Amino acid sequence: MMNLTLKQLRYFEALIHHKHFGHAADASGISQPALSMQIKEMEESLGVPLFERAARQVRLTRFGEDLAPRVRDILRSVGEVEDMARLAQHTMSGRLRIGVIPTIAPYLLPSFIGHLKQEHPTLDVHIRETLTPRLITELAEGKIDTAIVALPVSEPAFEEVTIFEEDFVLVRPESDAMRPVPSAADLQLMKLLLLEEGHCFRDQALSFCNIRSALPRDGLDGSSLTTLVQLVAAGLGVTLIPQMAMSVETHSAAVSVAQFPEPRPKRKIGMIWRKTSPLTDQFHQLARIVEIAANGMH
Amino acid sequence: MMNLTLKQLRYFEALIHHKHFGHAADASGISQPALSMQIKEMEESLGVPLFERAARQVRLTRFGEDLAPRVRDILRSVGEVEDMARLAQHTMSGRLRIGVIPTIAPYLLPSFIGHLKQEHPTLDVHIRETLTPRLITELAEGKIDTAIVALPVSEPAFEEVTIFEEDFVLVRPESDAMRPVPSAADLQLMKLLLLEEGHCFRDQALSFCNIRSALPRDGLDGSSLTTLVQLVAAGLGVTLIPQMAMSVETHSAAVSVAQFPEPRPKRKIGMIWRKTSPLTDQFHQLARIVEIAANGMH
DNA sequence: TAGGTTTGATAAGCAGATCTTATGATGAAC
DNA sequence: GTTCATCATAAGATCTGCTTATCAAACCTA
Repeated sequence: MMNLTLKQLRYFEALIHHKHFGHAADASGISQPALSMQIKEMEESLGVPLFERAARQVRLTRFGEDLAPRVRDILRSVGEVEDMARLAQHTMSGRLRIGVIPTIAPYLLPSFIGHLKQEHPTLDVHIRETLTPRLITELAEGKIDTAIVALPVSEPAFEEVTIFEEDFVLVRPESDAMRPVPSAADLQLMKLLLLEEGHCFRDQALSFCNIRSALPRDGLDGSSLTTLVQLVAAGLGVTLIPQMAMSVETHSAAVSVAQFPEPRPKRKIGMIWRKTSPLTDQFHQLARIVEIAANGMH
Repeated sequence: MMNLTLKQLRYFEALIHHKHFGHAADASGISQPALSMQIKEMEESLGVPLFERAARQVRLTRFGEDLAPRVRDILRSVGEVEDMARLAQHTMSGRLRIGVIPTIAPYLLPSFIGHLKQEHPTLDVHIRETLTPRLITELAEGKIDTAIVALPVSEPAFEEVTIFEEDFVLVRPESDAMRPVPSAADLQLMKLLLLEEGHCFRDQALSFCNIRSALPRDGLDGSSLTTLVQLVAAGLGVTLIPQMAMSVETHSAAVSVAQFPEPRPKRKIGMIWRKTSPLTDQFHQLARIVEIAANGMH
């Protein structure tokens, strides 16, 4: 027996304002008896009278007066909650946690985040950069909202959308610039420098060359594309990098870059998120922004 | 469309806490479908999903997370309002504005307020000291909550309760101490000093002597009982004062005090308040405290 | 003082909200 | 593949809250 409702609080406030049951009821869009009853019920559930009904005047009791500012406060807070909802309906806002793999992050993010901030200034973007398996775990656990990775991921719990495809290019020492571009088979015989175990890009490169990842490849792994390119410049071998990384990584290094002939090696970049996430619409919108950012890079 | 209810907010909080529809429903004392529906309705009325329902886990969306502290805040405020009501039900609290006539106030109030503060420490007491007609006006207008006056007041809009009766005593110069106490008829022939026009005590004294107030009585009116007693001490006449005033007013004055024989003049002191006031119970309680305070004075 | 007016309370009936139980659907676990 | 867990949906019962109609009290006017 103490069941206040927001409706009662609203009627209470209206009656305080109008000091007249009929007028307050009109203002609240209900009939006078309905308002009378709700006020009465409110008084009964509180166990304390709120108004003193005298002839031709409705006066707040002392207790009612004490209550008034608190009730106003509550109604204001509720209004703010509703405002928040209205805002959240239309704009993308709040925190958004995006995972990105290391072979994409440094090249795509600067442009992507620029576009994103421009279109959704209220968005609070968090970036998590790590390898695909960990991103998958964190996504499943709700630690991130979405991830930008190489597809396919093939997790039944996730939705996948492709954003763009991207070729791999060959990076050789500058001295090799005039040589013919080796075939995949040729590559197996060359000193191919790759990222260390765990990077999906490593596996994609190996698969292009039909090399089994399990084979011992001592001394040929680097921890970042930057390292690999520097090793190539030092003449230790050749490597593949995604096209997106080309301009950043090879700009100031003594290496030459070559396209492969068809069928070129490539990877598919896309976004993934939990199928259960209610943000599907926003993620599609986000994918568009990634695409625009990526296109703007060539 | 946008009709939140407190019930929904409570269910929302329960679901946040339990992260499980069934358990949250149990905790809320309703069935699981009822809770599911209310949460769904809340999401629809806000237009934004609050929870992400995945297999075996219920996870707050970003928006739900933003909402949670505000909802908690609202529910806490509502709880406080209910607490206030519970408190107000039992104890007398809040502001209480009491009117008192000048021939009572200085003698009764110190003791009365002492008792009152002791029994109801949270009570915020305001005292208004003025003549009866003004108290009546202010009471009718709601500027004070109750008044302690001489009865009867006979206002149909007011409730009256008698608290105690009080004799009037005769104050004469010290030199008259051994003389016989004059009768009411004798008093008419003596120089009777009285309060100025407007004090009910003046009229009560006059009525005892069968003197018509309208008669010219130049130079014989004072504005307070203190003044009157001092005038008596100076040999300018005699006066009547209420017994309650005796010890305070005659303690250090060169006057003698005498009781009248039966039928003694007296007045009836009581409390009045608007019949419409919801504080009737409290006023009766208050009257008891006044009575105790008055008894403690002899 | 009598009759009309204002205003809040009460009554009866209806509509919609909210709950319950029963059942369905989906994904996880064995 | 079967069973279990869990949330959604459906159908029906009950309660709540609203409406209109009416009453009662008190004020106002004449």
